[in-house]
Amino acid sequence: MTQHACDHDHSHDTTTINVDARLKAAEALCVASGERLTAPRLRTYELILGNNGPMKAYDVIDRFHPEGAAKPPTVYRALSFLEQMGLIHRIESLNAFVACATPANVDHHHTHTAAFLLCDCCGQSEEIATLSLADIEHQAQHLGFEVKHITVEAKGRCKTCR
Amino acid sequence: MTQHACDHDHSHDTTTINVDARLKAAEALCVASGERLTAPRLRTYELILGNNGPMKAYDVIDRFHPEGAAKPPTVYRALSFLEQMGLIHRIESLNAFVACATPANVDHHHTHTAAFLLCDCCGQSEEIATLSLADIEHQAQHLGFEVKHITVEAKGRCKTCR
DNA sequence: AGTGGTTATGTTATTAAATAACACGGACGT
DNA sequence: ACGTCCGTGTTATTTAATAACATAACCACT
Ligand SMILES: [Zn+2]
Ligand SMILES: [Zn+2]
Ligand SMILES: [Zn+2]
Ligand SMILES: [Zn+2]
Repeated sequence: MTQHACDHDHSHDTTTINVDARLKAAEALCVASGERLTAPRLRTYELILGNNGPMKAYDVIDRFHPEGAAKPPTVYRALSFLEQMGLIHRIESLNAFVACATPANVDHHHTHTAAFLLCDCCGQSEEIATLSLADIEHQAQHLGFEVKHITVEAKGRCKTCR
Repeated sequence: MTQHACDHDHSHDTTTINVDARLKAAEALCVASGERLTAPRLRTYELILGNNGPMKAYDVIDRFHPEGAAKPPTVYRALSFLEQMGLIHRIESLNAFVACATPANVDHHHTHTAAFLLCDCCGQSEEIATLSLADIEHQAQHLGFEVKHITVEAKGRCKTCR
């Protein structure tokens, strides 16, 4: 994130995620799924978890190494992997990625459809449950359309930015 | 569109829009709104209306002039305008644009939230009504989030591509 | 008609985002 | 050890979008 189309207080722009716990859980999930949480994948997830809000791929690229940047394919591959594992979500309308609020885990491997409230102003995102997408599914079924993935993104202003 | 990750029949990839009627209606809408449907805007809308499915900005750019390509800002500005007028929708997950199925008109100026069923295979899109977004609005309200725009995109396979 | 404000376009250049293609290397089962 | 699969490293290219600034058209008012 980091946009600030305003001058007001943004002290609410802080999320508290237990990064270490998330990384451990991710490791366990991968092992259980027969996948490998390799170094670039781990590093990418770590950066996204530590970032305050949705993170651009090129921000990951820039901060990948302490010294210099990573090569784009390294990061894009990791992002694809993490998304497929249900650990992060891609925000289509922002070209950005954010850690899932309720990530897949050992007991619960699934990649779920998420909805986001995305603040225009501070860039903060809130992941909410997607209700009634059954309606979309229903219409799709009527049309013979097989739904694989639904993107729901609500853009606007968050409480403190209004 | 035009992707064809398959070899089967795509004769369903044809839409029938009365382009002239749409252009006339758009002209009337703009007049009524105190806006101007200028040449680049008209041309851009015409191309999108004539295209079979969501169209990339750079495809508009390439086909803008009979001779050569247009300059990107020319087209991007027109696209923004058309979107704001409720004549086209941007498909975030495809970086593409499609004519609205039920565009704003003289009687009914609004830009509505749309949902799309996007076929992975043939690239065709179907615009459907978005039901129950009230749920999202409701959750947002609870969080004090002011929703300005909701993106809903369902990706998968259409009837004939399954 | 002239004038000034506003809106839209033309143009050049740059930035941002994502992928193609291919070589290399490590993990793993046999 | 061998071959296969999967993931990575690397180079280059493609695709998407915007910044910045100059010019021109439109409009309202004099
Ligand atoms: Zn999630
Ligand atoms: Zn905010
Ligand atoms: Zn529409
Ligand atoms: Zn199809």
